[in-house]
Amino acid sequence: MSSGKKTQGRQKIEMKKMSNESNLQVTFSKRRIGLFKKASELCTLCGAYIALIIFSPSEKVFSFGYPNVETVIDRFLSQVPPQNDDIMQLLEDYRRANVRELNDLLTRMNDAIGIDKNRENELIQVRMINETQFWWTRPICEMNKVQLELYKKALEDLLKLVAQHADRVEMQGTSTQNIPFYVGNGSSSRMPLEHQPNPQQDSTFSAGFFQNPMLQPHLFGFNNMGEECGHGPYGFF
Amino acid sequence: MSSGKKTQGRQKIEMKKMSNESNLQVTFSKRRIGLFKKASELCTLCGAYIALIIFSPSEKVFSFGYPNVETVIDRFLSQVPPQNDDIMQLLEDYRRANVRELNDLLTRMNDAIGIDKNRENELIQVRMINETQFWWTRPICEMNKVQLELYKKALEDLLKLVAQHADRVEMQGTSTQNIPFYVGNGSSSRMPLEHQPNPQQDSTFSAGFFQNPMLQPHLFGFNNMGEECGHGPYGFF
DNA sequence: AACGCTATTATTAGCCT
DNA sequence: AAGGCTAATAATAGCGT
Repeated sequence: MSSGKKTQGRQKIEMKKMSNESNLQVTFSKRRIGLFKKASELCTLCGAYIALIIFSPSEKVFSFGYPNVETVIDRFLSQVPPQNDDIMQLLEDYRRANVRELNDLLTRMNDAIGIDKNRENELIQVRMINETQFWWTRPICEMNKVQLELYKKALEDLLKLVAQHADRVEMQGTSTQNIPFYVGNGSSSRMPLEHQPNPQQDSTFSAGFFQNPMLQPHLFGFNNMGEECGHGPYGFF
Repeated sequence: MSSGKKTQGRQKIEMKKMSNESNLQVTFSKRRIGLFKKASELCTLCGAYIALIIFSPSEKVFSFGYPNVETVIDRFLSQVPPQNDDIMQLLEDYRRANVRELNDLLTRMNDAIGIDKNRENELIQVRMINETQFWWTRPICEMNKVQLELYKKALEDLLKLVAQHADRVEMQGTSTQNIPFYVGNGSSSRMPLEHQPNPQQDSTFSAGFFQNPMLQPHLFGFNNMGEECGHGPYGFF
């Protein structure tokens, strides 16, 4: 009778990065599932909207969203953002601008244009977006000639809209209405990232905790896409 | 001795939306904190990258990210997305396109353009983005004439890039390489949302569980912005 | 609305298949 | 790597302050 117990049961662990690769993998799996469960429960019990995105150390991605990830992200990014009203800083920052920044800028501009225009069909359009599959988010390198032409045309239209708006504002003179905005902290962290050399197809995450008929998986947006055609190590910038 | 117990302790609860408003609020608070704790532990133990965004039923937003929310979102959105290779569907979808869709499209296009061009300074630029405060995300209606002109110019440059790329692809002929992609489910849910009539400044979320020096809050991106200057009820689309 | 307090339920580390 | 088991640790519902 070397101690009547079958196992030693759960042990307390130190809260630091696990050194044993194999244990780490198992723990990641179990805790990831636990986290998704807790997230979905919070949605169910409280009607909260949640987006949860997890990248495993081996570059796989798992996500959960209610009502869906994109909606929550969109809403999050539409928050009034941080900081920095100084015009000199603004111009300095512009010098640094690159294509990607312009993209996000466009997003904001269009939001503003839409709101500014007060178009009555805006809501209907926005609703349609949500029903649209995000087919168009495939990389440009995947598009054929016809598609590219369509997109180019669309871009031109968009630019026209923005230019119009700029002219309108110019005529109105400088508008400097003050709105409250949140001042976030701008500290950016840098850490070494060991990007796994072998990204591989991921297994599908199947949630086993939707017993409640109100909470069918399709109601939530349970995504789990394999990391593939990845744009190289995307790590830290 | 009506039963020596001080309290009845934790009780099992039904997994459905809580009816008692007051209990719901308390449960939301407690579980939200628990969820953030679990998320941060997963980062610590396994080095996973996580973005977690929660909107309370009363429209407040809470977020957690490692290394920060924006980076994880950006990476998530850069994934190869769902579905729908059918050209007819594509054209049908294009008819539905609106400004906001175009924005997101632009984001993808630029990602692709950047990669395609293989510019050696790309990485440096991207690194700079991350250090940039998101000053430029303020609504367009807040911009003055000078700023708008700058932005307009930037947009024009961007369009030029895209047009160039389109021409290049056109010369190469139609590319129709097949890549694996995740087929998401496209069902969208609609639910009544009772948006609380009184959005109010939120209290700061202070995490009390960063005992590990590796996990200083500044390493994570712990945001909590009050819902303010909201674009009206943002509910479901 | 936030904090303390338990008595419970829920999660999970370590093992084994 | 994916499940099952069990004895532990961890989270939390209900209640008081």
